[in-house]
Amino acid sequence: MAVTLKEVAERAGVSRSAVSRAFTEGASVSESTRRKVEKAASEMGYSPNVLARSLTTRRTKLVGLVSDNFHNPVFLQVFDLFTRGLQERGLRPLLVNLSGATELESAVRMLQQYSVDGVVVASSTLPPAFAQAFQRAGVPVVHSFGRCTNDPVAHVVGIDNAFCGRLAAETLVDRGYRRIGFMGGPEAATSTQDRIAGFMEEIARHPDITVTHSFAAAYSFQAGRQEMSRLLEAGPAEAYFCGDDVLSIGALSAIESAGLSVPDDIGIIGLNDMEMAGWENINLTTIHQPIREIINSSVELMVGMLEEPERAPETRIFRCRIVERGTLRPL
Amino acid sequence: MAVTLKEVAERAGVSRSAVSRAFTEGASVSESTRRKVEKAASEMGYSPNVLARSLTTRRTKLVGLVSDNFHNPVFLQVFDLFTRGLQERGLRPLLVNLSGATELESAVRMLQQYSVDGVVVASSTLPPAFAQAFQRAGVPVVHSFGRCTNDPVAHVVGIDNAFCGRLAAETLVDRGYRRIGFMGGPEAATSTQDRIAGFMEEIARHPDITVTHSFAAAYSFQAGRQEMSRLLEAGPAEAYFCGDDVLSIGALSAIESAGLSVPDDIGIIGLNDMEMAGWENINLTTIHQPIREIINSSVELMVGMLEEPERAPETRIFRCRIVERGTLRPL
DNA sequence: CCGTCCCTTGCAACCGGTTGCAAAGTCTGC
DNA sequence: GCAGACTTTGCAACCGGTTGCAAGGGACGG
Repeated sequence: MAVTLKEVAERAGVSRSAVSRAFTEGASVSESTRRKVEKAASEMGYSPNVLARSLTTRRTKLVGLVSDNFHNPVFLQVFDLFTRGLQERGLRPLLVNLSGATELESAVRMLQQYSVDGVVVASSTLPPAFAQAFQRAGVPVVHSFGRCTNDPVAHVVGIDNAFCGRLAAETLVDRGYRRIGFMGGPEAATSTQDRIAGFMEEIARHPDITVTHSFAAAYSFQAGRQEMSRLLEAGPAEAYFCGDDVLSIGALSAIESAGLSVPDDIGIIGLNDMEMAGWENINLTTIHQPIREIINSSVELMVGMLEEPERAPETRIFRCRIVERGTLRPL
Repeated sequence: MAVTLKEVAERAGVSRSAVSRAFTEGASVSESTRRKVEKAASEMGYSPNVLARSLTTRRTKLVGLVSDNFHNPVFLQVFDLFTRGLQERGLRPLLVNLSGATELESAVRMLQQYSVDGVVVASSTLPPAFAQAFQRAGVPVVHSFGRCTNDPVAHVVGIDNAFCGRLAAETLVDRGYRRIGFMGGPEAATSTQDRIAGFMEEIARHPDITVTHSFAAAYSFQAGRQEMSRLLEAGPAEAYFCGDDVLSIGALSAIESAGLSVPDDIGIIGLNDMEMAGWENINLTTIHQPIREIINSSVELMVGMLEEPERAPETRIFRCRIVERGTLRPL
């Protein structure tokens, strides 16, 4: 079994406290004791049990990383950046997959049982209630990719989805498209709602434009392909704003299969600028969501809350921009 | 702060042990005490602290999930399946990202400090030494997608990479390709080494076939694209076995950009059968790696080791098969 | 009515650490 | 050589649980 403090203490010929202090930054230990302890510890291969320590320090350095999106490739990047960001600051991500039937209550309870120091909710589809449940439970929480409001209840880091909707609409109008469609992600997602709201608001300023909308069942390739196939049969618009890149790629696939071409027959603009959007055989025009910045900022906010738990909830919104590639006709 | 056992005990008017027993499966408690405790607990919103409990039970239900591949989209599926599989069995994945500079020693130490019950190494590029280090530290370990040997030191679940190499070679030869290439992933990866070994072994049985080989820098789209671009300039073979689907897709992109067509000018066969390979605009002929089975089996093996730690190391190999799509010419 | 047996309960020690406090030790300056 | 100040050290209690053990209590048979 693992070596314990007590054994090291015996070997070094000092008290247990002395060993504990030798491993605590800034504790009062003489140089000679520290050396004795370090020698014994390294000979025995000792390293302190973080969990036992957490009992008194009330710090586990565990951070819940909860998400419900394990099908959209952007989230691999999201996990990569989060795990690295947290690791670099000595925090450990406890991954929680909410894709299944797991409900809010039990997830909150489980993370409490593990005394996580904080929780990052990484999802654009989970409702704000989710983050708030952690908040109520007294756990510091940051909702990344969540709905941004002017009066935040919990910390939120993300983008202005309504702005993105307007930006997409404006872009399509400027390119001279007159019959325009919005093809969203899951209808219940706040991101979808905000995007369509912004989109429609901007379109409304152009009375000559006709607009239709519909929703894909999930943020996934197949959902996008299926929805676009349906639209093609029903008679498509000239261009679509798709709620997400992976949906867009599904849509592109459907269009291609139908023997139509992009952007000549139909224009597509996505959202996210995932790595794949830049692949030369996809080459998707899209709205760039600054994922790296959102995540770094989320991690920073989390660290901040651990230091200062009573910090007032904050909304951090990052700017999005169009990335011009090959799926919309030029200006 | 969180409610503790002691507080519940006071409220219920029983001893701390009684409360503890009420929350322990199969402990000796009368029905009436149990009810009193449950009432008090639910009124106070109590749930036991898993970490404190683990101190005496020596079970944290924490499982380290370590990987170094956060760029290959298959791994999103891998994480999805692992997290769900572990969650369903009451285990919690502690995610460790080894992509950065983190080295073996510190990863092992860190997971020991958190007293994880076991470790899953999910990687086809990490060397066997990695899993062995955990083993030596007395932590149950399963290496998923690892190198399969007949004399396993630690549990390994995966595929027979040499067989896949032979299968790919045989397939290419059968289709009548005569100048054949192997384009592997990172040269140091055991999966690459085994695949090329099998591939060359099979080719050697056909003296009329000429073969070349090279390696991409990583299992990524850009690495595949770049390597294929280089090959195209140098004068390509008639068909390539690419070490992985995402590499294949990169290669396809390079071929397309060069104005060549697949499978007419160049044939490509990949490995993995990731979701994307089936997307209609990619339509990659590939070797199917049964990811779901590998992961379920890994989880099952992990659970088995937790119940019976001294279990002898086992190798579990799953069969791969060709998935015929559109990037090789027909038989 | 008493002795047995079995179920239930609380006490107290323990898991592997941390930390307040007071005693012991070291170093000054005079 | 000694008072005083500061540093180092060990004791013991605590963090939030679990568990072996012995004592208490009820049911049952004789």
